[in-house]
Amino acid sequence: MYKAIRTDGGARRADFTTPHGVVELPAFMNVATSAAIKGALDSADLRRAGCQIALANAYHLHARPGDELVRALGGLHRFMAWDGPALTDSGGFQVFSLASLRKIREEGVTFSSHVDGRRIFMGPEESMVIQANLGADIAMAFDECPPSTADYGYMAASAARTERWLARCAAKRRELAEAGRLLNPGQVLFGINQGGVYHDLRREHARRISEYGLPGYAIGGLAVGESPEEMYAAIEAVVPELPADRPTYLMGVGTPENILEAVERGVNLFDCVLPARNGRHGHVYTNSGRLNLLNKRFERDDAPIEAGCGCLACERHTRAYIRHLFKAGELLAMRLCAAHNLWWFNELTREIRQAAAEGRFAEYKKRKLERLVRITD
RNA sequence: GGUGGGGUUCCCGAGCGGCCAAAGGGAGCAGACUGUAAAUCUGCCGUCUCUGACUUCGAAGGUUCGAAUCCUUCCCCCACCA
Repeated sequence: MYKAIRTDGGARRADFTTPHGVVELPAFMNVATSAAIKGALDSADLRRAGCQIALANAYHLHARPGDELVRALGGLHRFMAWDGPALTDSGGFQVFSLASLRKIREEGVTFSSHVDGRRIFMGPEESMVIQANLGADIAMAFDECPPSTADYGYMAASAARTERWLARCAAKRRELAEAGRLLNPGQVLFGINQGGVYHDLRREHARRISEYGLPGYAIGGLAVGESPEEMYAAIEAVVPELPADRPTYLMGVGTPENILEAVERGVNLFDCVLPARNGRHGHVYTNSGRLNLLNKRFERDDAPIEAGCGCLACERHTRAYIRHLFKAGELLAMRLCAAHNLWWFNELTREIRQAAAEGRFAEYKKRKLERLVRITD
């Protein structure tokens, strides 16, 4: 499944094979939480944006329209008409993002649905059943993503519980597989490391979950309020404790700078809402920095977002036109910018792969970061 | 021609003697956003030598310690009547 191509410094170029195709690592997953990229993009747009692998969410699809419904309609792939690799997140992040709507116990988490307020109980077993029904190629373990402000004692207890939950996830998956209840029989489970910014917790937790021999591991609970330096230090501490011959996935990260720094430290799988969300809000990425197309200075800017870009927006539209669309409240503005940003992030990881394969990642990273200074003119 | 209702800061619109540089909304200008409760949220939005001063509520006069608010005249709008 995992085939290492080349390790260049810390950068790990590899191929990860799934039932729906090969994911070339390092890769950026495009976040389609509710089986759609917010900003009015569908699977054809994903393809066009150079997306290798899509990510959807177990909690959200369970809350609406229901994982059993998705399964009845052929599973996530068929439902959203995406035939490439896909991953589902477990709902662990919602323990963080919906903190005001849930209660955590040893058995699992009780949410008050953000859709209609009804009680939704999700523990490791429930998450595994939901993800089995969705049928993505990769299912994530059900974890708790604690806030960066959690103290050592809480973090230690939480990480220990997340590990117990991993044991239950693994057991439930065996049971589901043996009963033939996986919609996608080739679906695999990834474990998630926790421990906040406490390196000893991170390392110990990583060592323990590595014993499960899973085909991939994620680093969770980062980019939740700590500084970038703390995040990089945590990654540096934990990566050596995770198997080097499996995908190493940094969940929810991040900015282009974050990605480059994390790749250097051995991470080779990412996902982040930033390109889609920032696109919807008028911020677009270019090779010389981030632009806010809502700014007055683009009122008469007749250039594409980025010359030479192959995305939906840059193919024929100007900054001035897109700014106008935003001002006019046209949905097309968001669609074009989300498409552009997705393209840009996918292109970023494509460049990273190429650089790593050619043994020049360090130089590539240095030059890329130099150019990513914010445009001020 | 008559009667009634109005003219408020870029726009709409509240205010109807002091707590008013004047609610609220829109527009405008910026900022934030990291496993998506986000087409969201936040800030600014008369001028300046900015913990204070100055100019502003159709115009001009007046009353008052004090007026966007009260009085007089004028200029415009709108409705109905002729």
